[in-house]
Amino acid sequence: MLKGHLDMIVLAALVGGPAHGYGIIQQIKRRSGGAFDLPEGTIYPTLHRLEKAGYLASHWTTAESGRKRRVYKMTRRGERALSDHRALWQRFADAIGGLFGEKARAPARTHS
Amino acid sequence: MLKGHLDMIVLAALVGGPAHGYGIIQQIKRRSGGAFDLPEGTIYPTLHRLEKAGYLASHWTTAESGRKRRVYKMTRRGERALSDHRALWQRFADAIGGLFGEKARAPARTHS
DNA sequence: CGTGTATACCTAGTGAGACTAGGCATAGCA
DNA sequence: TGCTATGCCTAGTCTCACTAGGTATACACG
Repeated sequence: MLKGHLDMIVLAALVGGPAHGYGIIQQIKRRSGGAFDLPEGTIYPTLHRLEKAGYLASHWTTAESGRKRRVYKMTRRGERALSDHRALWQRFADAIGGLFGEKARAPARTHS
Repeated sequence: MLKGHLDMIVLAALVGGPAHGYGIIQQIKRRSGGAFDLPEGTIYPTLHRLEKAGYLASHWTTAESGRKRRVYKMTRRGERALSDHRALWQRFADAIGGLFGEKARAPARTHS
């Protein structure tokens, strides 16, 4: 259902600051009110793709717990991409709204 | 990008009254402000699927122009499905809004 | 010490579904 | 007589989120 919106969602999750993959999943779940509970198999390939595209930069860290984590942070390009995607989303949502909002009209009058 | 939303879009286009495939395409284009210009290869299979699912009913007519048209109209089941899809869309749009930080939310036009 | 669970990362392959690319047919116009 | 717009149809493609598997460490419990 989020086909085409995933990049935007992941980028949006990084607006608050850098995070690692596993944390991003939880972040998205929390901030979406539980609506988006994305599996790892969705997130990790996406992060790799976004980094390859220059939207994200990553580096390895070791948490206090001793675990190794790959922390991602948005690049300036990523911020621009997010901005573009947001505009696209607005148009998309408005279009859906238009389909719902406009009611009552005569059936198909092709020749006007 | 409209993966998973297409059924809803087509059903919504028929709220104003019955229409034929070609007209539905134009209807959607107009009411979406030009955002959704769906190819025939997308619409026709969808209409067939929706009819098979019992959401639409169709019959052949001959327009004043002399052309043959297959006119679709929503069934009660279709109306219920549309209603469900709309609720789903609301949750989806709200979830995206939540990720954006409440600022950019999809316009929720609660048309009665 | 062994086992279970949560954390944390990765990738090859699948599957659903919108779309491409074709085909067929008729009306109206130049 | 073409050309364009209308009008319907379907087989196959392609994208991309997701499934299903794998590896590894920290911590708690017995």
